[in-house]
Amino acid sequence: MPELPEVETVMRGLAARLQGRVIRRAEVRRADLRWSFPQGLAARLTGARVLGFRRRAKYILMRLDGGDSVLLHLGMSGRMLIRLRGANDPMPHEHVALTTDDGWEVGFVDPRRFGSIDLVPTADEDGHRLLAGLGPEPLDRAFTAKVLAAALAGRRTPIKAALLDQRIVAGLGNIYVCEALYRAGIAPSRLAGETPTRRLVPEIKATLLEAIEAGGSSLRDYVQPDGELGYFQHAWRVYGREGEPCRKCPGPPICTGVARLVQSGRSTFYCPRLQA
DNA sequence: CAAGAATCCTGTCAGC
DNA sequence: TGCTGACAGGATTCTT
Repeated sequence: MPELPEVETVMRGLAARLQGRVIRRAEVRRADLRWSFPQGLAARLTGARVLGFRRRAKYILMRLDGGDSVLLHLGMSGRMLIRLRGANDPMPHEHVALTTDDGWEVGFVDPRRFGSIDLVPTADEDGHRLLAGLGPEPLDRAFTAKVLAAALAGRRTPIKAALLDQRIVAGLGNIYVCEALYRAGIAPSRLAGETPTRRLVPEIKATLLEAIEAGGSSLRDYVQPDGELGYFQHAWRVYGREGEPCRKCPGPPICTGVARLVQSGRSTFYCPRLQA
């Protein structure tokens, strides 16, 4: 479930294990994911020192010595695994595996193959075609109610769909959009241009921050015992809870509980009583 | 231009 | 148990 908080937590886990290390071996078993990996990826990784990490939207950037960075997206089903060298056989759908100079292996598993990997010059990371059009980071100070209102002005699409548009704000996905709208008490079908952003923006930030905190506090060094990086248990307030009671409302007949509707092909969960 | 649908791929789960 | 269909956290590309 990689949305911004999960990607952030995966990135921190990768940084804890890889930063400063030299990649001794890079194995690419399958290169045709969302797009084909760049030619020479394995060769470029082999022998490289990992200088640092950053996240942009749902992308992870891993800076290498020698002037370029690895751009990684987990897609829908991408996961990163960490294990001691030789501790296990490769998992099914483990398309890439790196071995470090201190004896660890990092695997990239992605059954649905919607993920992607590319190389980009470090000096121009944000110029990459996948990053160039992205909207603001929701946790930046610069992302304010005013900024969001300007981006939504005149738009007649539902606010739910607008918040999933990475050009408007970058990093939200289906879960956190549902959660933020619920917390802000805004109907997902409300026209984007008529959204009370002063109520919404603080809830977007709080929702994301709480999830990142949950990821950090529930994992030792961001790694679960099975070696999986960055995925954590989280109690959603509405997401996936169709038919269950709304946690803020009295029960029936006053509130019938969490409802689900489909907007542009994706499930939206919300409380019909609180989200007007 | 904007909005919605179709699309890529595989795994899982509910229902019969 | 086995089959079928619906659905899944993303984001691009194609239609309308």
